[in-house]
Amino acid sequence: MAAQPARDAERTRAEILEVATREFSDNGYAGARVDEIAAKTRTTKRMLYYYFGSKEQLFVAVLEQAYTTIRALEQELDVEHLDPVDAIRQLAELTFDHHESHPDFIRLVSIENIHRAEHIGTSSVLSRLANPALDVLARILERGRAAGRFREDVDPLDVHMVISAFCVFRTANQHTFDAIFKRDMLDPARREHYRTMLGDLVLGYLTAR
Amino acid sequence: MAAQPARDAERTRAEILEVATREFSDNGYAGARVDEIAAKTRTTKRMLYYYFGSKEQLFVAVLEQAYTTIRALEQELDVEHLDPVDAIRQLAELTFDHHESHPDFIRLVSIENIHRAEHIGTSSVLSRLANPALDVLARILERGRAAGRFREDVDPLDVHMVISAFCVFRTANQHTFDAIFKRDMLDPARREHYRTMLGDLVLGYLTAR
DNA sequence: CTTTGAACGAACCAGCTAGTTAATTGTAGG
DNA sequence: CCTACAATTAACTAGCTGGTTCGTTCAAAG
Repeated sequence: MAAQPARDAERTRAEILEVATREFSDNGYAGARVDEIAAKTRTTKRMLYYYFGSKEQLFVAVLEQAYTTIRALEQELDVEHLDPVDAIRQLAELTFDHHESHPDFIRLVSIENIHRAEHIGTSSVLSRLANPALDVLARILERGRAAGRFREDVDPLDVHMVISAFCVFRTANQHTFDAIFKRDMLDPARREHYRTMLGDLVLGYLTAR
Repeated sequence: MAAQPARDAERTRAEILEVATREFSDNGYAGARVDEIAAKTRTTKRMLYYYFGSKEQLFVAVLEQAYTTIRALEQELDVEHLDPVDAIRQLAELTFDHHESHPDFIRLVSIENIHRAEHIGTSSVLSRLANPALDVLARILERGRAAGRFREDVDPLDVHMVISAFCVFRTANQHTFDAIFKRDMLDPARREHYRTMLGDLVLGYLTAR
């Protein structure tokens, strides 16, 4: 088979982005080293500046890609035909699984929050990615309310927030939680417990008297 | 009154720690600058090394102080005489208020998690600070179970985790959440809503059929 | 007083780090 | 072919950064 072409802009760009994602996620924004990112690539530091302009713009690109990936996956959910209660549980578990399998993303979000979202604040890409899962959620809640199963006064974004809070905390704070309470929230043996617990939690809230 | 003595080891130490807390919290571990910390102090960089030895040890000292402060406050709660349901709500709200008024602490915890808790992992101080609030919580749950008000199978640490997750997420992720969903979770106008919601959430879980 | 050790300050340094310069090579279109 | 331009490379730099050196000053004990 043909060797990969010596020059492939798309591949080079993608590779830089991939390595940068890992480096920023592992070391934080200030802790990540441009030289280190370049070294772990099959290309050079100059290419990084050629394609992305600066360390900061590279970081923005990393964030944009991470969010875009995750939002795309959220779209795949098809819960319209399910019972509202089952739908909520399924949505929660999808988010749960998703967060668990994308620790890099959670770390990037934490890093970006430490920087007060100053990078994505200026990103036009991100602001257009407004959440489709929110619409899905809103429709589920509407059906649940109509069926008299859910409380009347619930805001979809609040429900989304609870699901996120649970999933994000479990991965984002795993290390300090383990250090202090000697409990590894990501131990596979506890995975099902937490997954079920999240559904119980959200549904307990939605169906409370 | 007498001017402050020209030399006061305790005050110097405390001032360095205070400034360092702000700087680490604002910029992350790698982003914080030793020179900047020193400059914002009434002393010099040399003193910082004199008292703390290194940037890393200074960061550990900051974390230890932050955790110690917060744990001490948790101790003050006296809910033994309350109805279990009221006690849970009060505990949740105490945590809520606490997190809200200590954003620095949350940021430091996030930073430390990005570094995989490698700093507090070696701290003997922190491992001894095992959570007294957990005992309080365990006793409340026990009383609630005995009275037939709470489900039987609930682990105190799981309840603590839910409360933390909600409170931590609200402050730690406020910036990205606001950037993406255009909702400021720390808007004072929404404070009561979230405070009540947290109690509803936890009690909904504890009293679910 | 004098001694002693803790507390302090200024200048310094070696290595690092983001970003740049300018020259070189592959490749597609004519 | 060959030309024009995109893609790539290596070497360089100016400024920063954590950490250190070493000399000075204060205050309490004797």
